[in-house]
Amino acid sequence: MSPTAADLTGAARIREAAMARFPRDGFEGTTVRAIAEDAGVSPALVVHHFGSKKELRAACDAYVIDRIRSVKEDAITSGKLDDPATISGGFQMAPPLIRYLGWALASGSAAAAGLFDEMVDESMRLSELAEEQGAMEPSTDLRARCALQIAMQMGALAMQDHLERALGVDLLSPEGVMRMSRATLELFSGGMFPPGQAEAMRKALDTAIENTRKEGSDG
Amino acid sequence: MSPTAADLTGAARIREAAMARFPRDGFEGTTVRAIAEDAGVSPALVVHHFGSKKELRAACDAYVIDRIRSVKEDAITSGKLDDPATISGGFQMAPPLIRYLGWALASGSAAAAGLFDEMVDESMRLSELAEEQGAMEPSTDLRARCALQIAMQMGALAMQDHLERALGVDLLSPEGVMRMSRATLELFSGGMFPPGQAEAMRKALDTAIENTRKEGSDG
DNA sequence: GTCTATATAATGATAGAC
DNA sequence: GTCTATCATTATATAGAC
Repeated sequence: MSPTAADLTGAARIREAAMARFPRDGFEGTTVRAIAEDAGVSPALVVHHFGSKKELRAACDAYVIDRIRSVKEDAITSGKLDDPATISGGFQMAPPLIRYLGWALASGSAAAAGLFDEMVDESMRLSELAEEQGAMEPSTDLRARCALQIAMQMGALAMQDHLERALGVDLLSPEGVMRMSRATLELFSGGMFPPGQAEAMRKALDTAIENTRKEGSDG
Repeated sequence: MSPTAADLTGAARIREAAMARFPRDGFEGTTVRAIAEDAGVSPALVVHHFGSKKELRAACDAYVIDRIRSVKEDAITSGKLDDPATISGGFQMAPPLIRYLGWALASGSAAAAGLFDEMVDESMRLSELAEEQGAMEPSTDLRARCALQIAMQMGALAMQDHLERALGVDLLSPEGVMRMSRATLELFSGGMFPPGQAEAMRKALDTAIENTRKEGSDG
C-alpha cells in the first residue's frame, strides 16, 4: 500500500509536493509558498527542512534517482531485463517519479545527467552481452545507438502530456502501457520498414554521407 | 548569409535573445532584464515591443513554429521526405531553433502542442501512403506508433545536451549529424535485433499482455 | 523606437516563539 | 518540528521624456 498524504512526515510531504510542482511549473516557476501550501505546512518549514529551494531540488533529484536506480537494480538481479515492462521504458513506474525524471533530464539537472550517462553505459554493456549471445545485431556505432535510444526513451517521458493527448489515454493505465509497449517494440524491432526498404535506406544514407564528405573537401 | 546581431531590428534582437535564454534558464528563470541585456536594449523596450514577458514567449513560440512548418513544407514539396537529413529528425536545423522547439514541447507550450499533433497526423498520413506503396509495414496501432516516434524524435531534441556529452561531439557538426542519422536509421530499421529475436519478443509481449488481462479480471 | 526612473507586487530567506 | 511575522531583494510593468 502506498503511503497517503496524512501518513507522511512533514519533510516527506514537502518533497512529494515539490516533485509534483517542479515538472509542472519549472524550478523558478515554483514558489516555496506553493510547495508549502500543497504540503499543508508553512513556507518556513520548507526552508527549515531543506535549507533552501535549491537544496530542495537537489533532494528531489537524489530521491528520484535513487528510486530509479533501485528499480533498475531489481530488474537486473531478477533477470527481467527483456521483460516487456522493461522494454516499455519506464512508463510503468509511479507517475510522479517518471514525470520528474523526464523533467530533470530535460531541464539540465546535474544529478540527472549522471544517471543518463550511467544508463548509456549500462545499455552498451548489455548490448555487447546480448550480441555475444546472438540476441542483438552488431552496430556500426554502438555508443551512438545506445545513447540515442536512451535519449529517445527518456525524451518520450518528457513528451508524456503530448502522447496522452494524441492517443487519448492515460499512459499509466493498462491500455496505455500496452499500446506503448507494443509501439516501442514495433519501432525498435524492424516493424516499420520491409527488409528491402530498410537496406535501400541504409545505402542511400551512406551515399549521402559520402557526397557530403566530398562537398566538404571540395569547398 | 545569416543576419548578424547588428543587422537586426531591436524587436528581432530581443526575440533572438529570448529564444536563446528560455531553453537555457526556463521561462520564469529568465528575466526581462537578462533578455534586454543580451539584446543590448533597455528592459522597457522589451515590454514596449511585445507587451509582456508572456506575450514575448508566445511570439517566440509562433516564430519558431512558423519556421519549422516552412522547413517541413519545403521537405514535402521538394519530395525530400526520405532524405537522410529528414530521417535524422531535425538535427540539421539552426541550433537555437531546434533547442527552442525541444524546450517548448517539454515545457508545455500550447502552441507547440498544436505542432506536435500536426506532426503526428502528418506522420500517419505519410505512413499510410508509404504502406500502400509497400515501403512501410502495417502497424497494429498506427496512431500509437507514429505518436511515439514523434515523441521520441522530439524528445531526443530535449536530450540534446546529454547526447552531446555522451558522444563527445557537437550534434550539429557533420560528424554529429552523420552519427545521429546512422543511429536513427539503425534503431528504426530493424538494426537492433535479429529477425528471430524480434519475433520472439513480440510473442512474449503478447503473452505478457494476455496474462495481465487475466490477472486484472481475476483480481 | 528607445531611454530613465519608478511603482507595485511577489519571492527566498531569517528571527524568534512555541 | 512547526509556526507567525517580517526583511531584503528582485521581478514585471508603467509613466513620461527624448
